[in-house]
Parts: sequence; C-alpha cells; structure tokens
Amino acid sequence: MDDSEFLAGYDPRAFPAVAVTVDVVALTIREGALHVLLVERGEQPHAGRWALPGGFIRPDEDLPEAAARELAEETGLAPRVHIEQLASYGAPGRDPRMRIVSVSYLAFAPRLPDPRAGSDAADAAWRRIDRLPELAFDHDRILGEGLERARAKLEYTPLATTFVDETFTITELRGVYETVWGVPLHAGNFHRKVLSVPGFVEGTGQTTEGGGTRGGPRARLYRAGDARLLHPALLRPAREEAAG
Amino acid sequence: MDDSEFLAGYDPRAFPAVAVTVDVVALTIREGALHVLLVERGEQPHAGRWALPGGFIRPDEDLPEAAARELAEETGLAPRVHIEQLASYGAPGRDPRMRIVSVSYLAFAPRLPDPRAGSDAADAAWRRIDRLPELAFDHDRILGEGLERARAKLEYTPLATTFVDETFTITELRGVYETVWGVPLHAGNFHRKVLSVPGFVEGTGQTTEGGGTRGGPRARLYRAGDARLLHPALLRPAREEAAG
DNA sequence: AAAATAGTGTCTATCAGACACTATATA
DNA sequence: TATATAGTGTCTGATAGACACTATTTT
Repeated sequence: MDDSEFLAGYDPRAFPAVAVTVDVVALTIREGALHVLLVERGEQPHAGRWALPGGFIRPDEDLPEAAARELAEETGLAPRVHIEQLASYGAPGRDPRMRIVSVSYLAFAPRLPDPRAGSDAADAAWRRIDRLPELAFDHDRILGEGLERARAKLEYTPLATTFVDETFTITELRGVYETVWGVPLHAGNFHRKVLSVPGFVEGTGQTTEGGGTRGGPRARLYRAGDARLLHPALLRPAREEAAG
Repeated sequence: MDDSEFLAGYDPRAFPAVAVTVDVVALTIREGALHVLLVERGEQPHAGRWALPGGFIRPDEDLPEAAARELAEETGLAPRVHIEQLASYGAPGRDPRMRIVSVSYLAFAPRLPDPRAGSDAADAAWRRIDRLPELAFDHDRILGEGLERARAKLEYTPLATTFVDETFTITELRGVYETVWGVPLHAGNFHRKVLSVPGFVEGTGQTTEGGGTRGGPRARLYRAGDARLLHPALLRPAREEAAG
C-alpha cells in the first residue's frame, strides 16, 4: 500500500514525477435532451478538439474536491450536484510530457447554467449527447463509461430525482428516464411502478398549478423519498444482447 | 484532464511530488470459505497490523500491470487471474510523509497457492473473510467495497466461473455463489436457473468420474459459456433493506 | 366539443422460489 | 439397505408490460 515499499529499496522520490488529474463527465438535461459539459482545447496536443473539463489536483484537496472545483470553475456552481468517482487511467505515454494518472468523475444536476470558458480553454459548452464530435485523448471512452454508469444507476438508485426540481411530477421523473435511457416508457406502467417502490418518492399533498400545456388534469407533486436503493429496481427495457 | 492546466500557470512539477500506489483485494476460495490475501506490516506506521498487498507503480507500467505484479509478488502466479479496478483514494494526509494516491484493484482466481512474504512485509497469508483483524489504513473500507463488488458481479456476470476449474459441475458453481454471498441456495432451483441463462455454461458431454463422497449420481460437467452478461441475472436472495 | 394527459384497473407472460419426486451413486 | 446427491416436474406469488378506461384540464 502506502509505505511498505520504502523499506524495500523503492523510493518513489527517485522516480520521474507523477501528476494526478481529475476529469469530469458532467451531465444535465436541457430542453429535453441529455447534455455533457465539454471544453475546447486551446493548445497542443489536440488543440481545437473538444475534451472533458479537468485539471491537476492541488496539494490540499481530496480527489472529489478537485472534481467539484473543476466543475465549479466551468459552470460557476456547486449546489445540488451529485458527484461520484468513475475510474482511473494511468497508461505510460498517455501524455507525451510526463506521467499522468487521471481520475474520472461523474456529475449530474438539474438546470445547470451555461458554462464560462476557463482561462485554460478556448471555449466551454453543453453539448447534446447525440451530436458529439470526436473527443481528445481517451475521453470518448471515459464519457461512454460515465453514460453507462448513469444509465445503470437510474435502475437501482433514486438518482433520477437529482435531475429534477425539489418537487416534481411523476411525468417529469419519467422524462428523466426517457432522456437518459433514450427510450420512450409507458406512462401508466411507469407511474404505478414508481409509486410501488418503497421510499422512492413521497407525496406532498399538492398538485401543479394548472394542467399541461396541451390539456390534462393537474398532476400531484412529489419529493424524493429516503430510499438509497430501489427495491425492486426499475429495469431498462430488454436490451437484446445476444451472446456470441 | 491532461495538460490544459500547463497553459494556465499550473506547473505540477512545482508541486510536492505525488506518489501513486495500487492496493489489491485478492479473493479466492479455500476449503469452502472465502479468503482474502493480506500482508503483515513490518514497519511504522501500523507496524504489526495486517494490510492489503500493494505498492508503488513503476515508470513503465500501466495501472493494471502494477496490480498484477503486486499480486504475483505475493502469490507467485498470474494465470487465470481476473483483475478489475475498484476505486481511487487521495485524501491529503493519508500518509504522513507525502501525498499518496492509491488505486485499488479487485482480483479473483481459483485455488491460489499459499503466499510467500515479500521482502517488504513481515508475513503474508490468506485469511478467512469472516475472521479478519482490523486492517491498517483505510483498508477495511477498500476490502468492503471489493467484497460488495464481487458479490454484485456474481449476479449479472459469469464471474463465478473464474472461481472454479475449467470444467465444473453445477453444484461446484453453486458452491461459489453460496461461499461469496454467504447464504445457502436451493439446489434444484439454482440448477434450472443456471441452465436457463443463455451462454452462462455449456455442456461438455462428460460427467464426473464417480458420485459425491457421500453418495449420489455422477454430475454432468460444464465449461464457461461465451456470455459476458447474464440475462436474466441471478439475483441474491432479497436483502430486506427497509428504507429509513 | 375535441384533444391531451393523470391516474387506475385488469389481464398475461415470465420468473423466483417452494416443494416434491426420480434416479443414481456411496457407505 | 440407508442415505445423500443430481436433476426434473409442478405449483404459487410477484412483477413487467400491454391494453383499456375514467377523470380532468386546455384550446
């Protein structure tokens, strides 16, 4: 682990320096579509290419703090942002100048504001997941893992409630699932299913002010329940992954 | 990310050096019980305490290579060992002497041999999961996460087949599930369930040489199928996690 | 009035698990 | 012969999904 190697003749201070960075896959929903936060690189390598926001960790901060800071630097906010670790990458030669180990993080939150380009990037923007350019470095892979993690976590955690406002309708919650999963869901069955999972949502006794823009009754408002895990889970529609 | 910070006045080479280590949660089944590989620390801090095996990454190796090397140094082998990344930890002050970021890995394999103490540890041994001492550093937490990951992956991947020999009986496979999950399973239902999952196992046309030591017919032998994901999954017996 | 939506009722196919049973092996 | 195990048959309760229906709201 930490220091036993000191005793075995391994002195890491004699090694080439290792730098540790964090990369953030930040997801939000805008105008009914899933978006990821990207920055346009201003310098080589990969100048002009889009990449995930990220940067070096600082001496006094833990890894999640560094991820939150990087996200805040681009979006100017932190409240109600869920952050969790994805994976780490450390292949030699990943960066031509020095050894870099990168820890990736997944973040999501509702209604994130427009980004402002940091001093280190030419531009920053929310980009639709379904209309992405090829990303710099191995960021396509990292983004893919982040997306899959988010989609999987919708199944067995109440994560979707972090994508909506504090009180929400079942239809709004269904919209989150449909947007992240990219598939339409059956309104009636989804409704009954959500209410049948203990602790997923709890009623507020209130309803929306009016019906939908195109008609329909007022919808009851709910808030997130206290469940950490959904039992039973809301499984994605069968993905035909034929073996072989 | 990787290098955009270079342009923003952040030179990581001006920072205190960061060292990167790997820690390995290595699991195997011996005598019907789940075991984890531990090393006894020979020096401060935590001298005399047991810890997960691990050490510093070397300049020319990727992270998974480092984990495999650390495991091989303690067990003297590598064949048929499944290794996957768990998580990374980088809290400042985690080690009193310098900044250390640790990447943890999960490994499992069948019939791993007795360990030999590396030069950096006082002792090394397979220890039963249900009879563990308190571990050094934050290794209790890392081990816990590794166990949960292993238990979860048995549900939806054919991971259990990496715990048994190349050909195996359904009863042997059931033993893996019972050992890792720590619960008895219904023999008949498990049997039918395994055979109903496409690509989980495939028959060899052969059977065991004789029956069980206490009687019974010869069992058919199977080998691992080509499925990467189990559909439908083999879910653990309901864990009553009352919301609260 | 027409159209859209919230929410509920009901039916069916599937699956997990309980239980029972047979066939075959060992001691 | 007694006992344990491999493997199969069958029943029940829970659940996902299809479909239908009522009630409420907007245009």
